[in-house]
Amino acid sequence: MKLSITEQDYLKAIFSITRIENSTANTNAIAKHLSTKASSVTDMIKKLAAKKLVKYEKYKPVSLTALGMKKATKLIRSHRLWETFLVNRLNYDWSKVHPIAEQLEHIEDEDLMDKLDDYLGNPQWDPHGDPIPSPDGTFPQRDETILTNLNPGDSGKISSVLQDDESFLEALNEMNICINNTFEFIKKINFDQSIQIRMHDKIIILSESMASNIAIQKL
Amino acid sequence: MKLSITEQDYLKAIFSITRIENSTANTNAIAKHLSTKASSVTDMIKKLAAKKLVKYEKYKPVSLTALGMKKATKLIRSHRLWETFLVNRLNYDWSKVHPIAEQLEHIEDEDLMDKLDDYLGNPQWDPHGDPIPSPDGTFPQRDETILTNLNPGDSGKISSVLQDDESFLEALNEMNICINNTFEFIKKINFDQSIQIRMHDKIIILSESMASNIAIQKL
DNA sequence: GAAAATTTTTAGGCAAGTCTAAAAATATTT
DNA sequence: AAATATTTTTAGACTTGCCTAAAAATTTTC
Repeated sequence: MKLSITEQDYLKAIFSITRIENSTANTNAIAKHLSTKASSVTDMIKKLAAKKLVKYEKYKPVSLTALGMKKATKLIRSHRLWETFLVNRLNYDWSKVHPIAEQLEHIEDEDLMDKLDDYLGNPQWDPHGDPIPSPDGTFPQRDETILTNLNPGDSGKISSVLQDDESFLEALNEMNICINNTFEFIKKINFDQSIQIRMHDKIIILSESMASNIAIQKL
Repeated sequence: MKLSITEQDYLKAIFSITRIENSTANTNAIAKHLSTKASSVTDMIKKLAAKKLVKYEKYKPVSLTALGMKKATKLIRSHRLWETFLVNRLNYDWSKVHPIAEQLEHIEDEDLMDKLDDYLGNPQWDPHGDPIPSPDGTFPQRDETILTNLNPGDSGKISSVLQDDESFLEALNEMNICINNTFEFIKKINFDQSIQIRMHDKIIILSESMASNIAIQKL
């Protein structure tokens, strides 16, 4: 079954809201996610339900069916493989690739994605540290926590970022904060909850809002 | 100005009909090229004319404006660079890449195309031997003629194919006919105009309809 | 140069996806 | 538990791109 770009965007939004943001995919949340109106969401949800891609009851939040989940996972896989291609092969900065991958991801061709996957060396994580599902839809797993959850003296490794926003990633660039960098957690400043870490023997201060969008692995 | 995929397809069709097929882009020709109806073409032509992409007078064939030509050239460039990527990097067979490149070409991002161009080593010709326009829109030139125009004793080099049809290209694969292969023209068979050539010390017979879709350079 | 054939355009309508405004249902407050 | 606020849905309309059928213009034929 071929899906329109809009249908694909809705599936991705529902996937993202339920799985990643860990909240229920109600009409308003989807509308906000896609910068559209609640009434448009209701219309589209009905169409997706007719195609057995989502489970829908009036006035209740929607969820993906197994089929919808499969389609959404393919989109995530495609998006993340393209991001990896753009950064690892075309030397794009990680802060710039998201909008381009948003376009590339809509090319539905499994053979293409498998060939690209092989060409990139079957990466498990994309440039933002997000897991790349395998062809069968399995996501690689690892233990992560949010940077703000650490305590003084803890050591960690930057594993992923929770935002693709260009200015956020550029700010990390300016501080030399990259995926896989190791650091030591120094302290949380009471005044505004900002965070001090030591990385490459330098002290870096991160605002609470930036630190809460950085995931790490404890060492 | 952002164009819809449909608008882009129309520009490409007009470009292709006028420049490549060397005929006038009248309503029926465009309709045939895009597998649509003449009335739909009229509708779209009016929209493209309103956007200054084509020159249009009622009941006359359309032509691209300088702006329309620029847009069409970018699409050609994108299509051919993606085909080169698919064949040279992802190891696709040249017979399979056209429909995928048709999708990839619609991503309008000059920076992306320039980066891809550099990554591929700034190729001048795509896997089908078609010229890849430079960022400023210039097409590389060379002397080509159609295989059927040769005379007994002439030598040549396969330079491009005039069709992207999968079964045509697969047939060439089976005969080991590839871009840049050299050969000697033996004769034209009067009965059905088919062509005999010698390539790698083997005699190959090509039907008139296949031979007329192969462009060569005289040696 | 008139009749016939072809091409192109117009007119009206359909489907997808969006919107605003209003109605209906649900959730929250007091 | 009634009143208020919020969320969701419905209704009707708009745009894009497409279609069919018919009218108008152009080209070809005799």
